[in-house]
Amino acid sequence: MRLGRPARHVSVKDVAARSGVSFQTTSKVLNGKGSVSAVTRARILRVASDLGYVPNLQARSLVMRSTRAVGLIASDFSDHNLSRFIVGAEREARRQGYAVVITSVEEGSSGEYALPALMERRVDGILLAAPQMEEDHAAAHVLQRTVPAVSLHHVPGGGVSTVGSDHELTGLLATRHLISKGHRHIATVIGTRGRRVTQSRLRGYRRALEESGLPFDAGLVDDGQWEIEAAMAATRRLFERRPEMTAIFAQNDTMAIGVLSALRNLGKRVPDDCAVVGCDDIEMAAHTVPPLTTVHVPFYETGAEAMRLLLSMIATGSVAPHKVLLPVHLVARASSGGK
Amino acid sequence: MRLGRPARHVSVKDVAARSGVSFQTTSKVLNGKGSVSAVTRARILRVASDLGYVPNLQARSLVMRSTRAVGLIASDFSDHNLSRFIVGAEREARRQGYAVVITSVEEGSSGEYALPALMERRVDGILLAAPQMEEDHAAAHVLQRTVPAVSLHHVPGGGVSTVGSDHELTGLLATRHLISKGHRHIATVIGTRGRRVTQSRLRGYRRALEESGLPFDAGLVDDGQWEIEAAMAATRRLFERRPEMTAIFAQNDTMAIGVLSALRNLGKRVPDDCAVVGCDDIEMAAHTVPPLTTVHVPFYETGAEAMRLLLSMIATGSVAPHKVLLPVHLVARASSGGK
DNA sequence: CACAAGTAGGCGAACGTTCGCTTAGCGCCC
DNA sequence: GGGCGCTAAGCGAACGTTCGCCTACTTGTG
Repeated sequence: MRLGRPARHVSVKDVAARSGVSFQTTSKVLNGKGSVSAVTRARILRVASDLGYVPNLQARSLVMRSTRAVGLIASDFSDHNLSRFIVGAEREARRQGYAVVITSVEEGSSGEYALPALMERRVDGILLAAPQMEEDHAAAHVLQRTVPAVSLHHVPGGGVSTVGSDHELTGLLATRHLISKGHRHIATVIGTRGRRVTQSRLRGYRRALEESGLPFDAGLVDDGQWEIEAAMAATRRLFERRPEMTAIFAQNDTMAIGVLSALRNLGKRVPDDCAVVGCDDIEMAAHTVPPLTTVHVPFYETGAEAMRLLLSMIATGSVAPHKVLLPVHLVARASSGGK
Repeated sequence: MRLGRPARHVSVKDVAARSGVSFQTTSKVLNGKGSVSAVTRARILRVASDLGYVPNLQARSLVMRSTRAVGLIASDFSDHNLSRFIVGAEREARRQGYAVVITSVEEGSSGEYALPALMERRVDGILLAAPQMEEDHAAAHVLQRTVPAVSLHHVPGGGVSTVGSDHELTGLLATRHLISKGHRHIATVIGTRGRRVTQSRLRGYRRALEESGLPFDAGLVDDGQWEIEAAMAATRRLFERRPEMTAIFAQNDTMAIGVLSALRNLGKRVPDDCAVVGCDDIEMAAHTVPPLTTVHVPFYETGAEAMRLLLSMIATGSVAPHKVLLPVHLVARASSGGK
């Protein structure tokens, strides 16, 4: 049981005192800079390890003006896709010797607290993965003029680099696949209306229809809110409205699972009575009944790439905004009749 | 396009210069300490906001000897359970004004790099959520004598507080439930053998059998390695070995999904031919076919509670190790014949 | 009117680093 | 043998804070 102020750590001065040199010389040795004779160097290193010296990055970054830490603002770490993104990003940061400070922004709030909290800590850059901030002009404004930033989602006013995948292509590939299977009445269960991803994937869906001369029918579009339950309800409504429908493209796999569930309840066989295609390719997709055809979205790689871009911006001091799109591809499984 | 050293931020000195006072006075105002006249106070605050002053926590923590940051070592952020834990922990930390620095320790490696990296940043405490470090004596040794730490898993040598749920009870509840449904030949698909969770849940399973005077049969135990595919294989082996089996308890929901999948392939009906019970209560559990009976494990609350404990240890400077167990409960669904 | 008691603000030091300049000592060469 | 150049090490300053102590001015009081 220990009380009061935290114990002092061993500092360069402690090491220096024990080695009989000035603390600056110790610093030189520890950083491999300057010229120090082999014997004192050895002695200092010896003492440092004996004393269990651990450098204080706080102090170092104070003079260096760089913390070698980046901030990560995410909406929900337990979201499957986002968490893959985070794993990729963290790993890349660690590889390059950067620490990652996380903050989540709750669903309702606009993340006003998140940014200042990271700025106080003087992170060298910020990674954004909170789609609900898509329209957050205040945050965008701050970002544009303070630290390098890379975002997974759109940032109003531009000026911030973006790494993601081609959502329109995603919708296009999914819908094309269904058309190639002979379907003519293809419905789509979409995510939250306000989101850009939703609109992009919907655009891809429409483009695929156009390509094949199929008409767009608003009655074949329904809201799934990215959630299982809502997607189930959407499926039921779609069937009431358009009984002739033979395929459904869900804008993500979670909703696709809801669609499968609803179809089962309605007594429809998949893919014979109604084919289903999802989006994202979560791990579970290979193990639904039947296994889900989906479009693979490389979240892990996106995270890694975003972090790579961010760190390179930090390193070069460049602020010229990039826009990187990673490739997506269809993974055909049984829910659409396979390959 | 900006090159070279990062731009200097506004400091108290800048604010002071513009307000015509010493920087120490500025500091007093900004912290609400000392006595400063109302008019100068107002002036200083005005200037601070005009200049967009953001305090530098690095410098502050240097003198305060506390970073108000905690480290989080996790094995895999994309693991569903772990990510719930993290969400709970991060939220609680944020509520109390602490930042969270994450590091993941890769499957193979022993996390030797993770600890020093956090120590260099002088985190005030460490949260551990990397079950693969259960037997990491080196790390444990370091932890015991440096910073306050709370762990989700066992730490060799004790001395580190632990927050988790009662895994033995989990196994007990699941198995009891199946017994109460009249099952007599109950198999179990277990996680990685070396892990304590695995052994605890297995112990619960055995205790439930004992309670009811049922024999323990090693042939009814098989390895699922926490994974879908492996659990599928385990299920097939179990049926070859013990065709009389009528129920399976999987040590987590992911494996339970594999079990369901395998049963379907074998042409078995659930729960009529074989009942299934899982563990953890992931979101998907309510939407499998049929919906999965499982034991709810409160990962979110565990994370929040662990962080709460850690922060209180930091605040009081206490280091006396606690051991907190959070309650679990059965959630009966169709895969075991419901309530 | 002198003196105690407050109030407003200044000042030096410290936290643990890095960086650049200075200095002492030494061998070498012309 | 005096100047050159090199190596080893020291020293002061700075980074942006907080903290405790000191000082000068303003009041109030007997």
